[in-house]
Amino acid sequence: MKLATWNVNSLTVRLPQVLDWLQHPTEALASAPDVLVLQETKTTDDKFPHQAFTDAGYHAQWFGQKTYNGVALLSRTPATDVVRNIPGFEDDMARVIAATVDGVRVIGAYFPNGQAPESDKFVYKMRWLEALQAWVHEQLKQYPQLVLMGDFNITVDDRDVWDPVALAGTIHCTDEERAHFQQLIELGLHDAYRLFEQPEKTYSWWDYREFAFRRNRGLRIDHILISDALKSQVQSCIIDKAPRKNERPSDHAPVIVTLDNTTTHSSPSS
DNA sequence: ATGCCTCAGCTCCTGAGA
Repeated sequence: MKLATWNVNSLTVRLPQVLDWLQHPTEALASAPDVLVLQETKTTDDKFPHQAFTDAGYHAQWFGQKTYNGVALLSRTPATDVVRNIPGFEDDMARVIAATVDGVRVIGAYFPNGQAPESDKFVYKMRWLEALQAWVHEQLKQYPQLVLMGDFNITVDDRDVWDPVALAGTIHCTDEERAHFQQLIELGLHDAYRLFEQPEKTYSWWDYREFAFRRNRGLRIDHILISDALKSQVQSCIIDKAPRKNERPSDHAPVIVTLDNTTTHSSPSS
């Protein structure tokens, strides 16, 4: 089972690239994912291009809004028990979509940016992170096989930052944000990317400005966390930089995890 | 240099992203 996350920065603009990626997998992707969660669709639900995904062989669940935010979950097989946003947490932004696919609980999330430490948006980010953690804690009890993935807007450590000295303490790199990330890990989750040896200076986001991609000045802020119950099944986790080289690319690259759980539902019971 | 790109929207500027 292959799962992926991609912040597309407007699905209206990026739909052709997403469809192309699904239907003509890049070398890194190798084969089409079974699940893809999208962030920053920036489109209202009435305008979500569900037919295009149906035609591409995917079931779609979506939760959007005008101008900002917006998330979606695409799956080869039908998604069940769909949840939009964090239950019990009042939020006027569309940031979370969760569903069960082939026995795996998938949570796709667009974490708040936070703008700057001590800003109102940072306070909101911290509140949101606390609510997420409490909810994921409950979800894990109900669904031990769980994947939490999306645009976290948090670097895990200095390896995820192109210039950790210059960017120390700035948004995405603060101790508070990283402490929240570690609290998620302590629920029984693993940063799938770091379960494997990875090349140095690998990022998932590069600023559009100053030729940041060409100079590899980026951050790793898009993550896939997998639960204890899935850890032994993780085969690989990679970032696919190829779509970032497209014309009019998203500023984020997709992240992909492959699980060897294909026998979960088909193994004989002997 | 509170900017550099990119996107959306009450669109020819502004706010937000990260």
